[in-house]
Parts: sequence; structure tokens; C-alpha cells
Amino acid sequence: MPSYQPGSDTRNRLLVAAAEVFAEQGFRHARISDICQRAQANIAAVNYHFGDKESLYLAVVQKLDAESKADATYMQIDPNAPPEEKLQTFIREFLAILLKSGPSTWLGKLMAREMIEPTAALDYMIEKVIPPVDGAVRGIVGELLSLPPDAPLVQMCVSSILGQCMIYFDTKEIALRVTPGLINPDNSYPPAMIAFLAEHVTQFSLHGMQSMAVPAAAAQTGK
Amino acid sequence: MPSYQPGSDTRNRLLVAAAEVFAEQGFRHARISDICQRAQANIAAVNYHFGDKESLYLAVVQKLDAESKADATYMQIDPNAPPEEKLQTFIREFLAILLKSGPSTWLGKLMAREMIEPTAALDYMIEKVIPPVDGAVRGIVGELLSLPPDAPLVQMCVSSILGQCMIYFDTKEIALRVTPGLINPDNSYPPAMIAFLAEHVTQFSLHGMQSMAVPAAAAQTGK
Amino acid sequence: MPSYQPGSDTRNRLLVAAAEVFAEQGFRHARISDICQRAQANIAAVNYHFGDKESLYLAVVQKLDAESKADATYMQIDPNAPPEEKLQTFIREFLAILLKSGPSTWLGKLMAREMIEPTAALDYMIEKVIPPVDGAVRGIVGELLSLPPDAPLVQMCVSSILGQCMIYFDTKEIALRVTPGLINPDNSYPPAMIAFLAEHVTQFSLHGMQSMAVPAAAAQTGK
Amino acid sequence: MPSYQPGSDTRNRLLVAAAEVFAEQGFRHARISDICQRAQANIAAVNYHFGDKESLYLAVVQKLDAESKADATYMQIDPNAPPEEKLQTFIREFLAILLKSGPSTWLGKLMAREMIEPTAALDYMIEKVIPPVDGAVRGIVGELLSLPPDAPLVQMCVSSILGQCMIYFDTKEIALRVTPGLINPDNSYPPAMIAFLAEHVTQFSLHGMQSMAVPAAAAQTGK
DNA sequence: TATGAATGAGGGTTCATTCAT
DNA sequence: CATGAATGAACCCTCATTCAT
Repeated sequence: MPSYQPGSDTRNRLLVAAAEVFAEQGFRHARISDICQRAQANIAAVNYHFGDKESLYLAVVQKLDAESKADATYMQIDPNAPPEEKLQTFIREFLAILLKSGPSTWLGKLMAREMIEPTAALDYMIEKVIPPVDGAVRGIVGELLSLPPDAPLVQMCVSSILGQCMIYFDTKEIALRVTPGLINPDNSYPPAMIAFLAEHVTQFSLHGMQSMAVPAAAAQTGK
Repeated sequence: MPSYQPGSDTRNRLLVAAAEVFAEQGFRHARISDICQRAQANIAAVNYHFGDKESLYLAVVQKLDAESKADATYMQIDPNAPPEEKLQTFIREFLAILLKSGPSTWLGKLMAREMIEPTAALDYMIEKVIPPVDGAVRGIVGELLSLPPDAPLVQMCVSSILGQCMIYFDTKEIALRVTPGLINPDNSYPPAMIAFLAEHVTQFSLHGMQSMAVPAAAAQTGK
Repeated sequence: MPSYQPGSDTRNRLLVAAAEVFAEQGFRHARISDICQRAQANIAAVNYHFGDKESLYLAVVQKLDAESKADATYMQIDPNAPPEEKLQTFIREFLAILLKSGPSTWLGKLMAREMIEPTAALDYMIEKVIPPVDGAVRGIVGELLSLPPDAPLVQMCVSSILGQCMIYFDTKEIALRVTPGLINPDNSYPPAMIAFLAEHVTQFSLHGMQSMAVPAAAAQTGK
Repeated sequence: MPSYQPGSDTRNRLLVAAAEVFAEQGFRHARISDICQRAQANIAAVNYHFGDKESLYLAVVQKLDAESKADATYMQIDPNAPPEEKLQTFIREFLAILLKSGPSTWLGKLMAREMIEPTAALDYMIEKVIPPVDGAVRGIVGELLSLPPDAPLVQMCVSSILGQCMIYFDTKEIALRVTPGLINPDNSYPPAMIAFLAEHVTQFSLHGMQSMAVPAAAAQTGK
């Protein structure tokens, strides 16, 4: 009688294999026979442990989210640093997560698919995965613009920043074909490249926002 | 062995129906039976006219590309206008294409899917669809930064600009759930909203690039 | 281009095989693989011709009903005969249908199953299969009792008559075990036995109703 | 190898739950997982306690039979009462058992299924469940007709009587659809209705048999 | 030129049973 | 005495493709 019940070993193997396959193939294309094979489990194991394919998928998303939060450095930015530095740190960390390879990018891949072909998991993501990231950036941008985090202008600047980052993630497949030499064989960007892109996005964004802070500050101080 | 028959009515109906279904469901999820039904054609018509599913898909992509180019206004920007105005025009037109609904967005949807789940069509897109758009922006940005269009810095600024636009396209499903009132029932953004976003992206980008232009401008004007 | 379209040959073979298997095994236990095998058709033939298992089942019920009505002699009883003779004829014919073997009893078997484990087909049976039989008996009994066919007493007598017949159908399996010699190897009752049972049920019923007719007739005539 | 453990609490809960599920779903449709869940037992409990599904089923049938006999009032009819009264009592009690709801009807439901889809339990029923009922009616009818209980004519009259009763049990699902107001929501008939039906069946049967007693008696007495 | 019919591989899911503990 | 985990056979259904006409 085990006192420690993290679920059976098979269950965990299933979760790991499923994360991999779902990230590669998406929810619908993923075959549970494939998942079970990689997990060295019987074809009926998914049904036994999770009920059905979709419940397994949801469990995978939640597990990936939990793991992601466990090492999310963008939420541990020094609160006393100047906002410019905070932004730079965030962008660097965020890009690093997006442009690396391996398990840390699986959640991103699943999210990208949910955008195009939503499942029940999208609601979970909107509720649990996105807010921390979004909130972190809104805080920084709000500070930069001297505006509350939920101001519409802040929202738009956040979109501008995240959009600049995500495009490198979205166009990975293109980059792989157009400039294969610049990307590692495992589909990840070299750290130097990531740092370089982060620097660009940071400068672009800081200057992009600079002009916008003025009227707000003016309205505030000039009252 | 059927010879190429561009005038076949069934063939054209098939092409139209397939564009719709592929845009909605993506290549793999789209069902031939569904396409044939919408085209009021026999289930065997696809294989008869196009050989197989993938060839039909390729034909659809090419047709959509041709139609897209026929009314691509961002390629018809007044060459004598100041670059700031050119950029504003491009962003406005590009966002409009992305955020509208209907046939004009189908190619965009297919491209978004190709990024995540590439098929043979991605190569076509890289070769034929992307360069015109990319080239147009590079030209404008190059002008703004006083740099040749193929300069790395230009490339990165182009990415920053396109990324800011595409994020609104990518997050449509999220917006639909989070702020359903701001999006039309047909999944399109209201024109006023598009104009507003375009203005923001333009300002953000112009100021974002301003700082980067300085050294180039300095070198040029001798200040 | 055939002008006569009774459905494909495979479709008909499927219908025949399915009637057999459904009658033997019931809806749920019947395996479409079994049906297809007997019909010498592919496993996907059912889905192609009927959509799914339940639609095939419904088609079988309707076909069996149509065939049953085509040779339903109990509906072609001489209207000028005395009611006693009509009743005898009906009971003889009805028992014959129930106690024979082969396709004519399949509908009865399916109905017996629907009583215990209803499916969508039960509604069809209540609406289309039962009324003709029920109505025929109600007419005869009404005549015998000098009551309108929809009188409650008529209804109950009809139940008494049909119940007496149906019990021999329901207990076939028991009879097969208890008195195997009296039943043919193909699960049918010998014609002489059927005639004998019919005579008994007729006499039992006629006398059973005799007493009930008096007060009704008296109330009617003595008014 | 577990020895027979009639006192096992789990075993008894299993038996109770299984009776319920088997009555509802029949042998094949009943799911072991469902039974175990209702019995709050492990999924493997059935196989552990009873070996397999069919053995559990047999145990249920025997238990239900034992319970049924414990309160079978039709076997406790006053032997000195006139046969007409005995018949009335039997029919009333028999119909009551058939048309009520709850555990007392479970055995009837299982028997009805066995008629259509026999299992090993049918032999048990033929040997143990049916004879007491059958014998009771044969005794009464024999008395009424002045014939030995095993006379063929007695047998047929018994069938006529039981058939009249059982049809109301068999057509419950139809009655539920055609005249829903006349049946209680728990699928049982109102006591007044049962009494009414019993009275009808009794009168119908008594008169039905009256005529048959005469010739037999005449032949006997020499007229 | 075009089609209705038919096919077969493979998908997810169900469920009685078995096994190690 | 009892159980959680695991299994494999089988079921219904889907769908791109092929074939005969």
C-alpha cells in the first residue's frame, strides 16, 4: 500500500508521451495508439486512466502549465529594478522559452494550435495560462507609461510586444526552410540569436512606447 | 487520364468549395465528402479532377494566391508618398485583410496552419506568397531607416511590424471569448477597430524605428 | 443508367441479412460485421448504404412491416361472415404467423425485444405495426359484444385474446426444452398443433366474452 | 481459491446491486463495472466472489427465486375455498406481482428476457421457478374442469389464463407511451387498475372454461 | 466526362477478465 | 479477503481511395 500516490507509473508515462505527441500532432491528429506505444502501455490504458482522449489532453495541458509555472522566471523579475530593465528581462526570458526546443515549448505549441482549432483546453488556457504572462507585461508597461495596467493603451502595447516575440515562434518552420543554418538541428534558436532578437524587440518597444507615455503623463501632471 | 480542364464547371465548384472547407478545417480535417457535397459534386469528383486530396489543396492555395494578388492594395502604394504614410497605408491594408472575414482571409488561415503543420503547400507559400508582402514592407522600412531592403536590421523591423499585426489575427479565437462584443458575429473586426489598431501599430512602429534610424540618418546628413 | 432503382443489390442483401441477425440477436447484440459477412459485403457497406447501425435497423423494421402487410390475411377476412367465424379465422392466422419459423416471424421477434428493451423502432411499431392488428380484433370483438371498437371492455377482451396467442410465441424456448418432440427442429409448431391451439383459444375467448355481451346488449336494446 | 462465504458483506452487496442491474439491463447489457460501482466494491470483486459474470447472474436468479417464494401468496390460497374464488385470488396476486414495481418484479423481468434470449438460467427457471406457479394454476383449473391437473385441456386453459395476465406485463413499455397517465411514474400500475384487470381476466377465464367443463363432465357422466 | 457503389485501413472506445500485491 | 492496475479482443464508425459503368 503505497503512501505516496502520484498516480501509477503508467499514468505518468502516458502523460509524458501524450504531451510529446499532442505537441507534435495536435489534439485530433494525435493517435492514442501512438501515445500508448511510446508510453509502453496498452491501448486501453488511456481509457482506464483518463476516461477518454480529451480528458487525457486536458490533463496534459494542466501538467504542462504547472511545470511551466514552476520555472517561469518572467514572474520573478526584481520589482525594484527600473521598468526598462524589467521589460528587457521579460522579453529575453519569454523569447528564450518560445525559441528553445523540448518540453518547455510544448505548451506553446499546444496554445498555438488552440488559437487555430480551439478545444475545451482553450478555456483553461485563457483562464490559467495567459493571465500570468499578460499580467506581468501589463505591469511593466503600465509602469513605463504611468498608466494603470488595465488601460486600453497598455493593452495594445502589450499586444505589440508579445506579437513581436511570437512571430519568431510562429515562423519557425519558415525560418527552418529559408535560413536553415541559423537554427539548430533540434529546432531551437542559438542563445546568441535569442539574445540578439531580445535586444532588438526591447529597443523597438521601448522607443515605440516612449512617445505614448508623454500625453498620458502630461494629462496627469498638467491637470 | 483527364487532361487539364480549366473550364470544367464541376472543377471550379470544387475549387471554391474546397477553399472554404480547407480554410475552415485545415488540410487534414477537411473531408472530401464535405467538399463534394458543398460543390454538389460526386464523392469521386475530387480524385477524378485533381488526383488526390493534396493536389486539390495545392490548387486551392494557388487559386487563392492569385485572387489575393489581384486585389492586393498594399502593392499599389503611391511610390512618391513619404515613407511614414506608406507604412501607415500598408499596416491599414494588411490588418484589414487579416481581420476581415470571408474569402480574402482564407489564404491567411491556410498560412497560419502551414506554420504549425506544414504541408507541401508551405514551400509554395514561401516562394510565391510571402515575398511580395515581405518585399513591400522591407522597401518601406529600408526607406525609413536609410538602409538597403535586405539589411538585417530592416529584416528585424519588418518582423516587428508584421508580428504586431499578426497577433490580432492569431488571437481572434481568444478575443471572441474574452471580449465577444467587440467582434462581429461573422468573426470579423469592425472597421473602426481595425483603423484604431492600425494607427497604434503605425505609431508604435514609427517611434520604435526612429531611434534605429538615427545613426544612419546622422551618417547621411553629417549633422 | 438504370431506370429502376430499388437500391443496389448489396443494399438488399444487407437488408435481408440484417433482418435475420437482428431477429436472432436483437439490436445491440447484433454485430454489423456479422451482418456484412452474411451479406457478403464489406464492413463499411452498412455505413455507406444506411449511415449507421440504427438506421439500418429502422430500415429492416419497415421492410419487414411492409412484407408482413403484403400477406396479412387477418386483414382480409370476409366482412359478411358472422363474427364468431371472423374471430376464429383471425386467431388461426395470427397464431400461424407467430408459431411458424422464418422471415414472417422476424418482425414478431423484433417486437418482443422492443417490449423489453425499447429503441427508436418501438415508436414506429406502435404507430404502424400494431394498429392494423389491434384494429382488426377490436372490430370483431366490438361486433360480438355489440359495442363500439374503442370501448374499454372491447380493449380488455382484445388483450385477453392476443395474450392467449402471444404466450405460445413467448414460451417457445421453454416448449423447446420441455416438450422438444412437439416442436419442429426449425423452431416452428406443426400446423396441426397450431390449428388445435387456435380452436382452443377461439372457444375459450368466445365463451369468455359471451357473458360480457349480455348487459351491454341489454342496456342498449332495453333502453 | 475462496471458499463459499455467504456472510461476506461485499458479496451480499454485490448480489443486491447485480439483481437491480440485471433486471434493468439484462444479462449481456449489464456491466460488471456498473454493478461493482453500485455495490461500492472493486471492479474485480465479481470475479473474485463469483468467478465470472454468468455465475453471478445465476446466483442472483436463485436469490430472487428464494425471496419470491418467501412471500408468494398464490401458493397459500385457502384450500377449502371454492375454485372460482381460488382462481380470482391467484389472478389478483399474480397480476399484482407482475404489475408492481421494485424488487418483486425483478425475477419476472429476468424471465421475460430469458424467453427471448435464453442463458443457462433458463434451465433453472424451468425447473424451479415455473413449476410452483404452473402447478398452482393447474390445480385450480383441474378442480374447475373436474380433470386431473396434467390433462392437456387443463394445460391449455392454464396457458390462456397466464397469457392474459402476462400480456399486461409484456406491453408495459407500450402502455407507458400510449397511455402514460394510467401508469405510475415508477412504472407500476395503480392498485385499482390491477384489481380491475384481475376481475376482468377472472370473469373472462371462468366463462371461457365453463363450456369446456360441460362436455368433459357429460362424457364422464354419460349425459 | 462523370458517377454510384464499394472498399480497407485505421480511428476511439468499451468491457470482462487477469494479475500482482 | 480484497484491490488497483492493466490487458486484449471486439465493436461501431470514418474516410480517402478505387472500380465498373
